[in-house]
Amino acid sequence: MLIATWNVNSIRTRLNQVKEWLEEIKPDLLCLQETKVDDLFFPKEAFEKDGYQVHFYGQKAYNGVALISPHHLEDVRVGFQGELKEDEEIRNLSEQKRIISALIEGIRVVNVYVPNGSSLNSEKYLYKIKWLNCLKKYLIEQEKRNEPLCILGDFNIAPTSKDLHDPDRLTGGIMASKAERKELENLLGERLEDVFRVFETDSNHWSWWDYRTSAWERDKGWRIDHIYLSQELLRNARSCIIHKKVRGNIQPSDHAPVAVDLNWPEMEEDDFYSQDFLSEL
DNA sequence: ATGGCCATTAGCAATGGA
Repeated sequence: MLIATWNVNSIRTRLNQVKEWLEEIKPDLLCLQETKVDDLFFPKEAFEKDGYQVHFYGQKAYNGVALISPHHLEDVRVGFQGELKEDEEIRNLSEQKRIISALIEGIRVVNVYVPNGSSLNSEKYLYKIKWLNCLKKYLIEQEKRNEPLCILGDFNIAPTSKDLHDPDRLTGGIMASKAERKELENLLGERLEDVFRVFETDSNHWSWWDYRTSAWERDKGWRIDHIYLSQELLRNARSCIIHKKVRGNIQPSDHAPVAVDLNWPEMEEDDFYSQDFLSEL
């Protein structure tokens, strides 16, 4: 079972690249962020004619999340509403369309696009912290369902120094501040773990490279796109790979996809991806 | 040390992203 996340920075601009990636990798579920399109105009036919099911929760110009799968997804849920007791704060935090979840093979997959926050002294930073706090409450409610949990997406936070190309300069700033890291830690609790770090403890693995400063050419990136798994899934993880090849596409997204391969449910040996195949990505 | 690129919009200049 291959579950992937990718901030595509506009699904309409990246439509062909996403379709090509699906064709090559054939994930069981692709979770998108920053689709930047109202639900009325999501290009769902482009995927449905290839046999995919598509669920989306988007808005004009900003934000937007989606799920694309060759399988039938159950119990699709969007936003914080319905999960949490609605008050003014929840309503405010729900105006931006940033969260969608569904069940696949009994796994609850929660796809998030965490606010960027802009800079430490901005209103947007406060919104980010509040949003993360709300996500924590959402996950506490989620726990009551007792489902194996996979939360993934663009977290806009580099959790440790290893996740930054220049920790001396960047630590403490936006996406690497103490408060953001603390909020992330709090919402993950004891149960959820960063599956990428199960397989790779070294630095120099990035999921986002700034469009400016030739960051891609110089390989100066950040690891801000993550996949977190609850323990029963973590035990069955076979690999977690950043698919950096597509960051080198013409007119790329500034993010690369990240994908986890799970032995879930029971699978035969020949479904495993070979090391040769994985090293090409 | 500064700022740089890209996508979008009742739309060619301003805003948000990260």
